[in-house]
Amino acid sequence: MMARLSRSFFSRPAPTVAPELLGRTVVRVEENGARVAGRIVEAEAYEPDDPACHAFRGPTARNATMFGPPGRLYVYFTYGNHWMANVVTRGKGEGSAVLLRALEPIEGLNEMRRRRGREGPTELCSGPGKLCQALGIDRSLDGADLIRGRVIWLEEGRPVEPHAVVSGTRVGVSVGLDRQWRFVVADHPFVSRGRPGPPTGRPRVSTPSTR
DNA sequence: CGTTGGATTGGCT
DNA sequence: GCCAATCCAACGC
Repeated sequence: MMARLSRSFFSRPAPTVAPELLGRTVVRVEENGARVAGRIVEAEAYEPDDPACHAFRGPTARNATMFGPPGRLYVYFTYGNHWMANVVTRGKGEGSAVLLRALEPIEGLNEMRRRRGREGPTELCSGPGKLCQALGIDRSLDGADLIRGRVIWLEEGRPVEPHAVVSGTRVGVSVGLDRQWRFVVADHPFVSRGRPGPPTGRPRVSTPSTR
């Protein structure tokens, strides 16, 4: 089995971790032994000094996991229907995380189809709510240990070269628009439909001179 | 204790 | 492209 990502990998700022998560594998094993997996093709960074971040206003019952140790799964519920899965980054007490926004399904597609009620491979994990449904992620996985746990973890996979990473403004947020912290694999068919942020529009390719 | 709106999705125009 | 669905955390009174 391929090696998992380590604690030290997660113990860095979210905007550093997020692009490096592209190409990595999320593995989910259910109690019945069913195994589903996907390759991360889209992720967004959230930092504690960032008004779009749940941790911005300090710890609450909902975001407690964000303030726990790095390398855990932060799961929350929104819009009355959808679960969102994040990976906690930086250090304990800091409140930094990366939202998983889209996966390319690579294992257990029939299990994903069953839970999603859809057939097309691009309709299974092409959005933060969709991938949680496809992988069976809900509140019970909030706080799951990605380093040692047996229900969900991240493997090294095949990282995406920096030149193939596109960055842009984060989807669905109305603040923090100055931060280009949405990262996607360029020209990848499995990314979310992602509504463009109001003022800025479509993501742009990040060039070395721009950063 | 009531109100507001959200790190979305799917269906309809 | 637009909008309702649907729940609950956060915040104001």
